[in-house]
Amino acid sequence: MPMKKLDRSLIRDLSIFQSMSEEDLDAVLAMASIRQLPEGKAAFSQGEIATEFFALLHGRLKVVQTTPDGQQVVVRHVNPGDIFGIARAMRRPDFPATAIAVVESLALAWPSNQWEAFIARSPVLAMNALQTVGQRLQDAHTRIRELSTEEVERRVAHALLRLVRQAGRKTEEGILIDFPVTRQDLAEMTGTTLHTVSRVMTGWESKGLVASGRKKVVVKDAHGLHVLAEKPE
Amino acid sequence: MPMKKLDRSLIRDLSIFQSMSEEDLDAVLAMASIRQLPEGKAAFSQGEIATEFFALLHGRLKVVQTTPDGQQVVVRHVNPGDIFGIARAMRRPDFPATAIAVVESLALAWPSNQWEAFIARSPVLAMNALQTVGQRLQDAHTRIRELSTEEVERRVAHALLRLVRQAGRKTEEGILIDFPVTRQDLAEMTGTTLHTVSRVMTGWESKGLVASGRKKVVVKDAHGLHVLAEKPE
DNA sequence: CGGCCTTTTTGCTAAAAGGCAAAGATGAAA
DNA sequence: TTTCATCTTTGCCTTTTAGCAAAAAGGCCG
Repeated sequence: MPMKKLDRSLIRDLSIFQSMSEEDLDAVLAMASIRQLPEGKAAFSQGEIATEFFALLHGRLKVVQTTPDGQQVVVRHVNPGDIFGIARAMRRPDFPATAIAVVESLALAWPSNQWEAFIARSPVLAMNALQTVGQRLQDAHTRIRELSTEEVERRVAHALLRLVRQAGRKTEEGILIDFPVTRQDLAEMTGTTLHTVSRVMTGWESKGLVASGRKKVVVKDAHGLHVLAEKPE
Repeated sequence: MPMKKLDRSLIRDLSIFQSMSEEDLDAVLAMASIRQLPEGKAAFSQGEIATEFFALLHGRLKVVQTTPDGQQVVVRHVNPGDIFGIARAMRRPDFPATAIAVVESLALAWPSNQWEAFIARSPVLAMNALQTVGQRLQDAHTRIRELSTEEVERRVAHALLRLVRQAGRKTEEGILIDFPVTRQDLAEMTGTTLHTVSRVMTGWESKGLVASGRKKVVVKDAHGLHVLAEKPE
């Protein structure tokens, strides 16, 4: 079973499963099912009862909150190796957001009610989860600080640099964001409009900082972008 | 020792210590020291090594991030019964923010390196902490959504309603926020300026929604404020 | 290759909010 | 009571960003 083998090594690397014994990991794996997510497909949706939690093996998801009047906000991205949808572990009955595949993705899914059993079997899991959620909290606070104090151009620069870190792939042109990103997406990540993002990107393009096309962004001068992102003025 | 007695009942109520056995709680308490914080005093500061973590018994703190150029952002408030400063539990060496008493406060402090021992003794503690941090993450995402999609007036309304929930005290005039709140504070909670907050509040005052004075806010019509906060237009 | 849907760009205008400066309040301390 | 530091309000002007509308560009499918 080559598939099984692949999964195993990927799972071994999941931060949440670090320092777990092989037997415990086996027990955990025995409960998992595999979920294939074509691009655009939601792993779960905002408001849904959280009957499962997940770990991403391949691909990439965006986690989106929708406001009552339909505006969307990208809260974070899920990268390979991340666990996600752990609402129940935080004793929340429903999912507070929607997770949508931005490229074809592959995830493991476990029944939510297994969480307690897993923790009981391997308490280190709870500590790992705490670290993971703690990191997300830091990231969220960083976003809050940026949204509160920075103007649009710097926010977009920060968002783009984050994408570089999470999904950057070196090419001859520069660092390509390894999944489709529209102006609208960037707007939803930075609390602005696609029009404004477009204007900002056009400016950067002419300065040689980035090269972009339809659903595509290449960062040509990460350092220059970084300077721009940090410069207070 | 009446002080001891008081602490004990307060500690019993800390969400993080729910479902712990009496003996485990005793062991935890034995390691704690008491910390008195006069108004304006920081329990810890951004960047400091996290040698301790805390639980608030009385009073109120604000958790503030300072930007490189000195702007401040209030990330959240710490209310009685909350644990705070648990950076090390999230495997972060330093504190990512500063916690300042906004009224005279009383906290318990434990050495950071006790965390692991506590968890080992009582794994339910890790799960409680996970829930606590999970709740904070939800709150942070809510703030991100607000900052991304709402204009200033609605953001301030939401912030004020949050304060009502966390620290509202009924009086004849209306619901008083039970600690000193300046326009600057509200600005730092909502990503705007004290000038704009002042203008917004003046408008509300004339509509009879709030009554406010120096470092003081009374919500006279919480429902009206709520309508305003939710109305998309 | 051509049509068509989606995404992106851009010009113009309007609204929202910030910055500056100065004048009023308020309360605490002397 | 007077003084003084701190908060708050307000008028005016500027900047930033959103909104609207329309054109341009890309890429996919038949």
